[in-house]
Amino acid sequence: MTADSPTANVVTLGGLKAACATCNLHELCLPHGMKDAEVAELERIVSRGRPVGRGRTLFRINEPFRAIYVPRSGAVKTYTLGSDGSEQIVGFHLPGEVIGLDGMVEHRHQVTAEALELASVCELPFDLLEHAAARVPALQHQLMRLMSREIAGKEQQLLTLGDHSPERRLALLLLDLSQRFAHRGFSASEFNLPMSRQDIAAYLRLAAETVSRAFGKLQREGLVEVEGRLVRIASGAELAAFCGYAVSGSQRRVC
Amino acid sequence: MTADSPTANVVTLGGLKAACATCNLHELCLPHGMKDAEVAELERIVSRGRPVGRGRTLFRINEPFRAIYVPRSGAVKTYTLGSDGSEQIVGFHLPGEVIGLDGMVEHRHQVTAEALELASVCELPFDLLEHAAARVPALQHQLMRLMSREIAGKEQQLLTLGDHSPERRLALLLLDLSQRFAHRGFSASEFNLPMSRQDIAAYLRLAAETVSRAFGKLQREGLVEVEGRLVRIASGAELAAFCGYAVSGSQRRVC
DNA sequence: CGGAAGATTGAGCAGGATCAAAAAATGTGG
DNA sequence: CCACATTTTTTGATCCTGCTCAATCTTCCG
Repeated sequence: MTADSPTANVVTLGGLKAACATCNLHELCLPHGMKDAEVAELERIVSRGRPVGRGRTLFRINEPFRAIYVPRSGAVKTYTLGSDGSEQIVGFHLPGEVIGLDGMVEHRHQVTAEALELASVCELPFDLLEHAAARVPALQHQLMRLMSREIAGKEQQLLTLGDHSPERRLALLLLDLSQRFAHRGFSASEFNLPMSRQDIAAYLRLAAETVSRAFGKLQREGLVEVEGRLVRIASGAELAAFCGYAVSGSQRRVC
Repeated sequence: MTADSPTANVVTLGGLKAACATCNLHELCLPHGMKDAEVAELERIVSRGRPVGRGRTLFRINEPFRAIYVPRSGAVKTYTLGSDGSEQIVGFHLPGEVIGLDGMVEHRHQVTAEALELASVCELPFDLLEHAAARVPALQHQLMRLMSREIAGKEQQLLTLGDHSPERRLALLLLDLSQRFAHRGFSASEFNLPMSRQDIAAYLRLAAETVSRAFGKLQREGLVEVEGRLVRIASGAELAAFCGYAVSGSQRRVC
């Protein structure tokens, strides 16, 4: 039984216009590298809706694909239901990260997107976006960059799931979140997890108990300090080394 | 200790021009949905190289990203090396499937691409492709479709790895390959695996022995017949049911 | 034909899932 | 604001399954 109510609770976003130019996610999101006039073009397309409550869905699996979504605040998870009815989380999405691009091929969403916390989300109708991209090369470029980022990110996830040790899988997730928070101007060494332990378990394909024990081990090893959802990473380099990365100065994943 | 020689064996593809218009992968590849004149535009960009031998690489991880690749014949695997030096396969690529799109964001390849068998591969310099896409909306659309397909495909892989039973993981791979072969005009019920058991193991994140035993079980259950690399699927519906799919007429993944 | 790599089969072990229960956190209504 | 109910998280004990090690058999090359 999920926490979600069985009734349809899909949020229809309203028609408020956006101000991408002044958005602090500017550099992470679609506007990156675009001129003011081009951003204005984009703003005609984007609509901001009213905040989406925790547990509410942006869209559900198999629904027709009409738009992509970008949270401005609040985290979102995407998942499908496994054959046994369990949630299989395929992604956590922080502000500035595009959601729903996988729906374009089949013209329907491949996953369900649900807010992990109160979230403000931008909605971009895809047909309009594609039209605009055909006229604005910088937009086309950035859109493809975001898709490429998505592909590369999913590959990283595959590598994370491929690791056999639960502690390393968890450490890889924490490291990933740390870097993504850092790019958003938050601390890389201390942050609040937007998701529950069960969500982490469903993402790492582990039992919730195993996740709990993995947190314990990482803490005992002195790699992280955990207090509920608050995580403090003692040394990013050490944690990276624990994950098997040859530590070499700077990190990957730009912008 | 890979089978690969330690010396650089990157294949530089030659400058032969392509004939996308008459290619039998037309409908699967970039030209899909494009007019003749638009395909001609594409042909100016594509170059076919001489066949790539088994074990040869199209590109290696961390090399600068310059082009994407599409095999016309022959299968390709993409992988990275895990912390323990083992191969972590993140994708098998059949003819008509684009390779290398994940390299665009970071301007460098995120994986190594290696031919599983003798393969003819088309090379598309990405800067030229992007320029052309800006002028030809149909090309832009198709390029984005292929990227979306890639994202959706990786998500499916995540779900495959998420399954805890080795037999189901293997069955999901076989089912996936079956459908992809079928789209290429080959038999969905009988085909030759282009990859070794060890490759399958590295892809499913299982021990090679476990893969061998999983094949045995599937065979004993009467779901498949296996003779070396030859696989015969008795009933696709039964196999799908075994994987936990609610069987409902047609299958997913178009084009 | 011979050597080497690949695939299969068997035995034992270790680690993560499962079941069960307690503890902590969260939220709700009075 | 507090008490209570519910959910979430943690901890413990046991079981099972996939990994490991080892040997045999097969296939694929030169």
